[in-house]
Amino acid sequence: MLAGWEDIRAEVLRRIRAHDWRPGDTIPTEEALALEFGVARATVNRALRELAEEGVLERRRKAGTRVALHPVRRATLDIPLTRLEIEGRGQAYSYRLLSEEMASPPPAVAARLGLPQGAQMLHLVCLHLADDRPAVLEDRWLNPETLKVQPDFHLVSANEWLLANVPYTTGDISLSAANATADEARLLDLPPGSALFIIDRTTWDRDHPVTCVRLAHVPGFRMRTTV
Amino acid sequence: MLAGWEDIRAEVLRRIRAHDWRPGDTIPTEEALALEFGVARATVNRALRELAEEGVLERRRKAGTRVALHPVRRATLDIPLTRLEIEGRGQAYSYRLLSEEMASPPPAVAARLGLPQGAQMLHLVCLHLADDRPAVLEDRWLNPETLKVQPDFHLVSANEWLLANVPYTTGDISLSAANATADEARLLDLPPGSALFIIDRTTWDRDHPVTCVRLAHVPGFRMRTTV
DNA sequence: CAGTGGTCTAGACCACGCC
DNA sequence: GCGTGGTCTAGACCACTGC
Repeated sequence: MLAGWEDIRAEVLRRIRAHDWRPGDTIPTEEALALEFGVARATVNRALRELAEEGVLERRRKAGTRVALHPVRRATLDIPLTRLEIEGRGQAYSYRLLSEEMASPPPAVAARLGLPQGAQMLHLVCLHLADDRPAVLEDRWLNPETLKVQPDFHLVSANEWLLANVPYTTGDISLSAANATADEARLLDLPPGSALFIIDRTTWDRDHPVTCVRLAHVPGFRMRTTV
Repeated sequence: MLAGWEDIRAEVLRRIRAHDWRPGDTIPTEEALALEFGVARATVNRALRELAEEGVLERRRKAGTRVALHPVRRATLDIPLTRLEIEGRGQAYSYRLLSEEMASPPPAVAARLGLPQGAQMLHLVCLHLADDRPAVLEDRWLNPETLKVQPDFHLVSANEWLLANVPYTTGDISLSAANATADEARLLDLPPGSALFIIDRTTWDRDHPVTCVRLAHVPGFRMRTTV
């Protein structure tokens, strides 16, 4: 047999896909499966826990383990640096700072970061290019309190500077689609109204708001994943 | 102390965020941390393994555990049924089958599924509505071999039928943005060229191709997640 | 209350991959 | 080779929750 937890996981998945165990069914307890497969309960636990994290199983103490009825499939997205993403496609990366000024952010941005309406923030607009063609337009608001020293954003993108200096932040991400405004179309060298893939991200360092950024990707951009 | 693996995980994250351990640094071994925290090595292992899965740490046998240098942040997306997603927003869900016919799929679809060029597949076009307004246009190609019995797709959406009858498939997902074609705009009751959020999904049941679907979401649709 | 999963322990062996 | 993480075991106690 020589069963490791990955074998157990595979066998459980096989039984589900083969309709031995159907959505809504309660499957045997960890103890029963451990006995059947001839392994320790911890090994079965590991396998079932992974399947539960993927949304395939639902587990509750005392109630037991069931095959999920409405399998909310969970996919993991990798969110790389723009530079690495472009280089990963085999294209040459370059970067251009378009503007940099202190200003009052739009109310929506201030609200998302939990800052007062009138607060001054550093507003950066920059362009990421792939093989010298515009690929991503970045519109970023930075909380100046997180900038002990102010780097030269002509030389290093805010993205990379933050990663090196305020690493491992938390935050939320939202994905959507939007038609390019006249300005965006001009800067990205696209027809007005082109469909852009938008990544909005708000970032916190523990309880301190750090930045709020909108990345507008030119048509052709895709995010891929596997389930 | 009373440290569980979640406490260990939190403490390690705290040290990273506090710059005690910086990106690229090798952190102490599992054994050393187990000693420091007064827990078994398995407990430390669990904590560090979770952080590695999130992309915060990089682990290699013999080399040890390092704080990731280029933190590819990993976000998990929930991909629910269209119906549940709409109902989850508190809107009334309805569904309309627009067309259903056997036809030859576009070469790109056949290729993605690994089917011969001339193969006949079932082509479905349907509309998902939220509060009686178009929300998602679904364009689906189904491998007829997976349909032992052919359900009435006027009554049950292909999405739900597949979930109940060919559950727990594997596949890949791609997210992108596209301008609505004239047809799409008409069916979704939008101005032509509106930016649509596109989810393309190809699905397999073990080695058998099942379906290839394109879900076009009206503007305003967002996918959210947290890191 | 009693059954189930969630976690911890102490020890062990193994696989990988730097040196 | 040998240090490190990856996993397994057998046993234990606990937390939750359905009955």
